[in-house]
Amino acid sequence: MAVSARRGAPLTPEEIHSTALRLVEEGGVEALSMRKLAAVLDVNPMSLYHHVANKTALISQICQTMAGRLALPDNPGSPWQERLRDLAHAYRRMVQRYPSLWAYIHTHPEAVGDHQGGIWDVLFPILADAGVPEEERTTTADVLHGFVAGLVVTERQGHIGRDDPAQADRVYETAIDMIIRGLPHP
Amino acid sequence: MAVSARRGAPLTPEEIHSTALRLVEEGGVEALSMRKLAAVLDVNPMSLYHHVANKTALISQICQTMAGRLALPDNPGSPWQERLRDLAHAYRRMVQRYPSLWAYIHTHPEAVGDHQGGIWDVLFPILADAGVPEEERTTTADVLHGFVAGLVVTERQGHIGRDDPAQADRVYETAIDMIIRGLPHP
DNA sequence: GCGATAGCCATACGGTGTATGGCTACGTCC
DNA sequence: GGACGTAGCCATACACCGTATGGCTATCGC
Repeated sequence: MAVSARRGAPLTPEEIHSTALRLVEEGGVEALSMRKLAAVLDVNPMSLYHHVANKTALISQICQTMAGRLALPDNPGSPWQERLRDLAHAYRRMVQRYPSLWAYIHTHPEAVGDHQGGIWDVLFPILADAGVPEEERTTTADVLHGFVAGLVVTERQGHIGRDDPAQADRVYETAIDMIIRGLPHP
Repeated sequence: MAVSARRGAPLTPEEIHSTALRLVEEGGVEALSMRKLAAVLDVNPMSLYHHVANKTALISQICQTMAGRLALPDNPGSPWQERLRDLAHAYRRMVQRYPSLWAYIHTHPEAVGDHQGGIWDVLFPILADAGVPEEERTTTADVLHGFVAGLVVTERQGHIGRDDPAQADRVYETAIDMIIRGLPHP
């Protein structure tokens, strides 16, 4: 009802989210403004507020849109070391695709919520197979996540392997080795 | 010359930096605005621009002010494991004191510059004593820094040990153990 | 037909960083 | 002592931001 005069079809949350995500991909989180987003969507800025509560809710939603695009490896049967490595690689690919947004998540963990979503569902069984006692798995997962997220954000925004991507790959591999070696397993 | 009508003395960079740092301590980086800072200093906003180039330069400077306050442990003679642990603790204390600013540095590494400053001067000899070959020390240091920074930022802004600080301490200790165990040393 | 309502939009408010240019008081030189 | 440069400060203005408020219109169920 009452479709925009300039557009043919009404706005949809999906359209808003994917367009916002595109803006963030192109210019970082700080390049996302409600006004710019509205301009791209050819709509009045205030129209957006009929579909999203406010800007932080929008960012939260596109974070989850992004997390939903995470292609999680699923190779039960492989040894846990290999599955952990695959998961770490998937995580890194995701960060490399949306570096700015991932840095945002890293410093605004409330944007994605607590331990729900794909990563944790994959990580916990891996830790179980690695012999981490159940009562330690949550904190172990937090430590690993902190390690990996910190490393990848540093790599992406910092200077690790700035001029030699292969070097960055090697560093990342070494880091995963460190983690596997350091995990408390029998 | 031409001192402010409202204030007795002219502005100094030190005054600006420490006041800005105080604002950041109290309300996070996003609570720092040139106008608020000017109001606290009882000065016109534009007067600040005679002492700092712009806001990002100001943040950069207060990052270095903060880094200068890092009390670095200096205990040569101790085994490298202990010195690494002490350094990690010093780092964590610093993050806990300025969590918001440190999160900013973590995602804006250009604010502090490349590998200069106290931490690296302490870390490199430790890695040397740990047997890390010279050509690997820079990247190893980057990995360790990424690990620790990520973990501490996660801990501080996330939920590790939210209701039990002692638990957070234990997690951190375990994480350091993991790092020490994982370091390539003979 | 009619009221409810979903969707959209115009306007406005208070906030931001900072470009521009003008004022004043001091230091330095003739 | 007078002229001048300039350091420090400030008023104004611009373009942007997020969003509260309230009104318009087209569609739906009745």
